[in-house]
Amino acid sequence: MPKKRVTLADVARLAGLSTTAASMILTGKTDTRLSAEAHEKVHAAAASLGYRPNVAARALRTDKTRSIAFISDYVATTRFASGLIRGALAAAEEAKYVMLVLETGGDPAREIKAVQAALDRQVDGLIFAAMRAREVFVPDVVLNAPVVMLNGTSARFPLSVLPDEYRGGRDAVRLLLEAGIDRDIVLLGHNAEAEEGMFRSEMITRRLAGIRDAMSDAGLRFTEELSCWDWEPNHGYTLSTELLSRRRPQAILCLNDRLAFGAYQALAEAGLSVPGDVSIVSFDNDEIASYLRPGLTTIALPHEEMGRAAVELLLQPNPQSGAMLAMPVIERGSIRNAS
Amino acid sequence: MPKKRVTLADVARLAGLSTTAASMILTGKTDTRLSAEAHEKVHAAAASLGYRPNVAARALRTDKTRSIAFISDYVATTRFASGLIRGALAAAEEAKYVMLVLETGGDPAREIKAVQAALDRQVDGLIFAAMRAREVFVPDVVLNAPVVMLNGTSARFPLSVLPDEYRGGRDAVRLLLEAGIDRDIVLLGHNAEAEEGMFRSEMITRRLAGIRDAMSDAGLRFTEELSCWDWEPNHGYTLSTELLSRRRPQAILCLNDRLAFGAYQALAEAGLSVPGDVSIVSFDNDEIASYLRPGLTTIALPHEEMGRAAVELLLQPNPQSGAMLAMPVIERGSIRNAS
DNA sequence: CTGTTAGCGCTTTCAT
DNA sequence: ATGAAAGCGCTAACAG
Repeated sequence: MPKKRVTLADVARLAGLSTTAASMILTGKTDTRLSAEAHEKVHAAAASLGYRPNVAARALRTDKTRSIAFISDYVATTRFASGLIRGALAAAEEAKYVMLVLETGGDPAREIKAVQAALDRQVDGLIFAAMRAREVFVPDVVLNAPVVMLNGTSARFPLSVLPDEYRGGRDAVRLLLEAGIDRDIVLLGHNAEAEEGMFRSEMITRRLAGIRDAMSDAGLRFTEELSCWDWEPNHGYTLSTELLSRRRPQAILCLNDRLAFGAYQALAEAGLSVPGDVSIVSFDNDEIASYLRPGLTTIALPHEEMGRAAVELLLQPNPQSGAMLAMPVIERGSIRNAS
Repeated sequence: MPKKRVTLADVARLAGLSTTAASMILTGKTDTRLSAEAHEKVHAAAASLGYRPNVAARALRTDKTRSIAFISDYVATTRFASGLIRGALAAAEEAKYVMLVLETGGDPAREIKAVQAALDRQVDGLIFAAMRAREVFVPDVVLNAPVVMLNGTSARFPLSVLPDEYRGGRDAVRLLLEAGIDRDIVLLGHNAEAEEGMFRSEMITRRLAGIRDAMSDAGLRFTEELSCWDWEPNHGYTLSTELLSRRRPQAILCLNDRLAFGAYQALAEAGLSVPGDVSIVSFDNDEIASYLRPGLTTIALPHEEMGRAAVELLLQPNPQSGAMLAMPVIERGSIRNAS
């Protein structure tokens, strides 16, 4: 039976009061002076009828929907996405907000449609998330709602939530140094284009800057820098295999965990042990980092925290500035103490 | 400047017609007989003003929001989730729907709140997704909107989208058989509780049923069945290591890819090669399956297709029955042809 | 201290 | 063939 929805009028009627009174009481208006008795009656009536406010009707009046949009380029591609979404979801739930998620594939046409769809539903705010970190394209439509950029930046919207890649870069090197590793360190994954080219990614640039600064502070240089476009396991494997045919470094600093995964494979095939023969440190704290044997020591991308921070920022009345989140160092077993 | 939203009245005014006419024309009512000229004027006016209908207002009248809720127990935990969400998102987008995603952690209290939140927003339908496959708890609230279960079942809601685990189970064995492997096959991951106990998972049960039927059809039995609770790499590793200390099987059939990952590690440590010494076949087509060397041959869980199917089913006027999706066999290099 | 009234933007009879 | 008017459920002025 398509039982009709309970409305505020029903509650008021049962409580023997006006809808105004019921409305004020249920929305928790404090400045009004309705009798305690009235409060009780209304709450009782609402409870007994199982009253739930109609958000659409309320939105029409107040322009508030208690919903936000999470618009991202990719959701499934990287494990990255789900952490971000999960964190955002949790924060939204705590604030009693609901989250629309929309995927654009980085396609401007879809971006526009996504933003429109969200705006049509009167969302109270929008988060633009970038899975591949970079300057994010935000369609040029009128946006009266607040916006925060997640894992990316935008010229139009100054509020960003980013990982502290520079510090993370420094930490990776520090880990090596503290273990007494100070000669023959190889960098795996460096890509000249990414660092300087037109497709430069801000965040990778900062990661590398941190790494390089820490190295030169210690008076060190990488003995080799192996470069590739995609940071996928097979590249890590080929590059490492080829590297090992020439030399056996003391440590390999991998630009992400998937690359490190490939390095592990190459090392194993070459009969070398981690960390006995070669130490490895990496970035992201991808799921696979914990699957590897020994576990991979890595500088984590704090996905969930970033997602949380984004919605907290979005919901704040007057956010002054974005957030730069620390990348936790996750020590597992891939660095050998050489001192 | 908080530019005021363009309303239907604005459009009508500019077009020199009534809001009624504008409404009919813009919503594409066909049965009405408004002049072609009127159509043109209204569309022109709407376009020039950048008119966008207010979904809340429309919902108030029509009870339709063109939005659906995707309520799942976990979103980030497993890579499983993102594929499901991604597929659902894509289908929703195509149908010009928007998707709310909500996470419950499997907690009844959160489930109720999630459903309420969705209902308060007048969603046109709900999808209950289970990441850990099983009978799903659906809070007992009045639901006037259609419901489909994704990767799970519910006594209350008959419409489910499920993978064809039985067929998948048979396929895994078939792959082995076709490669001429017919003796000393070990099953890794079987868990008596899961198969028969109170926590029995329907889907795993079906996967195992397919496996067992295919085996006995071929007159074969597993030489050993190694069991563990969590299907994580470390269990695959320990169980396999211990297995290899006793015997060297011709093949290991793993109940999921993470277990297979562990088996690979144990095999490598034992100096055995895949598939040279031992063949491996598995389930899920987890991301790691493609990272392994050689690539892992596995029976894939069609996540995206399942997500798609769920919203397509949800949006269908009169769905007669749920969907049972084939699990594609992904042949990579972990089975050696022994014939 | 409480109730009446007027919309929010839209769709939909029902009159013209 | 087109428009006036009512009303979806709610909140906010404004009276009492």
